[in-house]
Amino acid sequence: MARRPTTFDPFNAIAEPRRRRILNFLRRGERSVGDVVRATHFGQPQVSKHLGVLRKVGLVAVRGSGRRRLYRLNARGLKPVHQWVSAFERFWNESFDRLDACLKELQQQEKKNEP
Amino acid sequence: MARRPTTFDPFNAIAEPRRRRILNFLRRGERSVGDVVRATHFGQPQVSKHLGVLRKVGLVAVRGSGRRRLYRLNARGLKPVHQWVSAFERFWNESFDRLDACLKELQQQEKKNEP
DNA sequence: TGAACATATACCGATATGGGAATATGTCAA
DNA sequence: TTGACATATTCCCATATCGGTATATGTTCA
Repeated sequence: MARRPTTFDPFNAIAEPRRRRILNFLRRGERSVGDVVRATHFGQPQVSKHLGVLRKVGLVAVRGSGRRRLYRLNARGLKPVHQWVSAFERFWNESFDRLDACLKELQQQEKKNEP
Repeated sequence: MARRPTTFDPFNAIAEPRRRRILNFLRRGERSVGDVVRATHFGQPQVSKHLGVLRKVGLVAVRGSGRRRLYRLNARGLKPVHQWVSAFERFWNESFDRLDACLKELQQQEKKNEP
């Protein structure tokens, strides 16, 4: 097996920076492909393809409106990512605390060595 | 440019399911490569390689201890991911609310149509 | 119907991946 | 020093990606 396809799950889909930018933009509401193109300055085919990936993993939904297609965010698809990452929140807080403690100790030592 | 290397940033690094499992396991504390191999049943070279990726993006740190190498979680590296995803939290809550509202309305309508 | 517009798809090339097996490096212990 | 152990690295292959360009599909309007 090679690297998993980008459509394998939300984790793979959001690994691409441009797709994250598109998702960010779609927080403003339903937008057409052209809107995304103008906002991001990415090529139109690229935008279509990225939106296709996002749709396949359920991070956006589409709706036809005349000759345009309106994409909207489906943020719930990010829930698994949020859940997984959140399980680590307390760890980086902890390590921050530990680092902080270490730094303070070092400062104490330096004070002792100075005078 | 092709797909970004897995070592490009934490987003790419955690796209691989096995790497997420390894990170999960490392929440228990500092562990040797062999520990990870036994816990995950992944091949030893694979574990070494995955740990290498995680180290390059700063999600784990290593320390030599005799003939073993002890890896420990550096959860702070996940902060960017958490921050980015958290910006969408209110959206999935919102859409959930909206969905909820719709469902309730439907139920109301059904009640009206029944009697 | 035909032209203009909006979007999707096909094709190409360079690149990196991840698993597996074999092997190299490094370290301890007798 | 030699052998056993722990880990890292190399090589191979099948696979998918992403950007770019060109083109196809689909829709509206005159």
